[in-house]
Amino acid sequence: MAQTNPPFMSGVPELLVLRLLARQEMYGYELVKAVRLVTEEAIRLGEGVIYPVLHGLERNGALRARRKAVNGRTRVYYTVTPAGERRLAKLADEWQRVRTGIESALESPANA
Amino acid sequence: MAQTNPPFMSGVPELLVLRLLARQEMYGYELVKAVRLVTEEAIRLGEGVIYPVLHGLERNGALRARRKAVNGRTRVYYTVTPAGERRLAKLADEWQRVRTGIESALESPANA
DNA sequence: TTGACATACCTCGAACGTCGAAGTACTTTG
DNA sequence: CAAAGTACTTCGACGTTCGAGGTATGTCAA
Repeated sequence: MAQTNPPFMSGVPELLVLRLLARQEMYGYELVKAVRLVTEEAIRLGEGVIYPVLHGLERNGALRARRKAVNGRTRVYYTVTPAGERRLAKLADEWQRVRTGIESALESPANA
Repeated sequence: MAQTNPPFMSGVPELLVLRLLARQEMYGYELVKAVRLVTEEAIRLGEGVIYPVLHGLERNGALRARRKAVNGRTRVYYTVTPAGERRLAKLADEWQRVRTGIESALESPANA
């Protein structure tokens, strides 16, 4: 039943994670909730999406991770590196490009 | 080299094809160019994208095809069925939802 | 104590749609 | 004649999202 290729979602997790982490250091579980909040419940990403994205971004140097113990519980906090900022800028640009293109296509001559 | 999973593109071909065909009957090759035009060059979909989408939409009843000979050359014209219109409405809604969510996420507190 | 629930991390396989390339064939243009 | 445009088709690669399932600890109430 898993609707695996939901429309308009490709690239979105990466964009949101980078954007949120650019604002402030956060850990995975926190990001899951932050995404819901910041998108006004429009977009909800499960842990099965967030963690892999985090690991991928760390692997290619866009994020730096540091473990911190809080209440005897371990959290992995992530921060955006300079490379990550460049990646974010590129993704945000790309998003605007696509978004604008689609808006143009949808708006034009109202009809059927 | 094929950058296969470009960000923000999932669902876009289907949305654009349905939207353009809802305006007027068209054939595949024509759609390839129409997409470029209507998105102001922001989005360009190759034939390898358009044709499979067309076939898929026809198979599940969103489009109706009819062959027409023009200048001794065969064109396959597509029109949107009622089911296709429903599909289009749903996709457009989905697009707005995601779009709004992302806008909210990007706008919020300017920073780093 | 026990149970339930939240926190926090991780991994897996499935699904599937996009993409460029390559191929066919006919027509128009130079 | 060759090259470029028209028109349709198919293919494999890619890789990312998704839900489900699994581990472990902390907290709170009964």
